[in-house]
Amino acid sequence: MLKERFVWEVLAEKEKLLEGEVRICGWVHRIRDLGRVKFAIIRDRSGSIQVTAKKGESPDTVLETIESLRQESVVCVDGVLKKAPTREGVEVKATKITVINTPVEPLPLEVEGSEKASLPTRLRYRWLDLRNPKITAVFELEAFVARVFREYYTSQGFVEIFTPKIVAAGTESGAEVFPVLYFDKTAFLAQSPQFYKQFAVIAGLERVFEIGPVFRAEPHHTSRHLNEYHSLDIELGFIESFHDVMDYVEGFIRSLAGRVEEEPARRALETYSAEPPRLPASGIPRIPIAEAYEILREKYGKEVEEGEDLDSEGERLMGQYAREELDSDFVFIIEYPWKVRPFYTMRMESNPELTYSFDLLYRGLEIVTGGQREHRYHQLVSNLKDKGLEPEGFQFYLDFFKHGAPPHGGAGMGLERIVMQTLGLDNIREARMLPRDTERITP
RNA sequence: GCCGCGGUAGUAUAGCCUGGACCAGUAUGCGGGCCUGUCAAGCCCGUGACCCGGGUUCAAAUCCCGGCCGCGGCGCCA
Repeated sequence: MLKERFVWEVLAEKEKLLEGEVRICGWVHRIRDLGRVKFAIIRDRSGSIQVTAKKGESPDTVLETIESLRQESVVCVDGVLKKAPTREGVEVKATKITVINTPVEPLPLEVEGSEKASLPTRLRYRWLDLRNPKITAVFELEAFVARVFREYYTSQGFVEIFTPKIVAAGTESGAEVFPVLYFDKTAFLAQSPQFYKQFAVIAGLERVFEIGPVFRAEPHHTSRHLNEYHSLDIELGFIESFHDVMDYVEGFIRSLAGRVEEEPARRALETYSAEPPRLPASGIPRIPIAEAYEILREKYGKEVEEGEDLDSEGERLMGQYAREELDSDFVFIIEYPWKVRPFYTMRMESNPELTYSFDLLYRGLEIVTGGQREHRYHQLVSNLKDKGLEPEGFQFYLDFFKHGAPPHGGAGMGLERIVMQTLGLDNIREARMLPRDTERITP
């Protein structure tokens, strides 16, 4: 390895390393050439450190090399760690600088302050944008959310699964799918692992989770939709009601909220001046949609027709309501109308026009959808027909239910949306390293 | 898919409403120079742009039309 230590590690051990030989590898962040004394700030993923050379004290080759450096050159610097009046309290007095690579063109985007450039420019030159620690922090948080998800569900006896992303049919009503040429057949990119996580539960794994990409062929033009995103999915068998599913969703949210003081989450929240997610000790409120209609009408003068889904304004207002009246960044809206839910959702026994389903709003944005699934074969067939769908088209799925399917339910959570809402990002594309939207398939 | 807004150097912007003194200003980058402690270093010199096409006008970055591209709202959803 050219590089032994991150800058952060050098800084963490600076007392021990003082006056000793160190090697720093990274990108040239900034050059301050004062003539007889020259500084270069070297940056890596973990932080920055100043490299110094002085005429008469440092080798001439080092001075010449610093003069020839450009921003974003890749270098390794050998030198002695010295106390210095810098922000870090130390600097590296260079004895040797190896230039490993130099930009072949002027930079189209400056790394420092890249977040001030327009989003299209940043995405176009995302490899430079990402070198900005403010931007990297987003993805460190994203990795953290995924890790907490994995750890929480693993600790609860869930098994991680990996389902096919090339599928024969669109899973749900509505959402459009991308066709792909699959030898001599047309297949589709999975828009949800829905059928296969149910498969895994029925197949005896009982409790499963998956972190994987999903694909939506909808021509959205909004700041909260992507055509490819990561879904955090769970599915669990032997539930008594859809409240059991919500309990497990809430368990994860609580675990996440409880761990945001850990690195790298802490740094990400601090970088974006974001409040830690707030949720009441008594639990996340669960409000039937029928009540939500009333709250919206009475408190906000917002009319939503009975039996319809909340629109995005309605969701925003319910988020506001939860925050102001219930002291919670989260609120479950439950018992959605059958009309607006997919065919596999279980209908309420007391009122088949409603379902055992829920959405979870986080600061006014839907981040989770879930519910109890219909596990009774004949009821499932009848539900399909009720939705005007042909059972034949879903036979491969229906077959799962023929030989003993336990009552089960699950949920899907949008990873990028969780990150976006946690940091207060304006656009979900910022929460995706290389977003795919209607116009963008490169880089 | 429907609706709205916008496109000025590499990047971010000023100018546009109220056409002329704009061969387009500023910051940063880039090229060159000065400088022994900078820390968004500073100072001096230089470099580089009006999305494309048509129209109105004596005159268009500015007004009008079309196109292309981008962004957002709605719908749909995570």
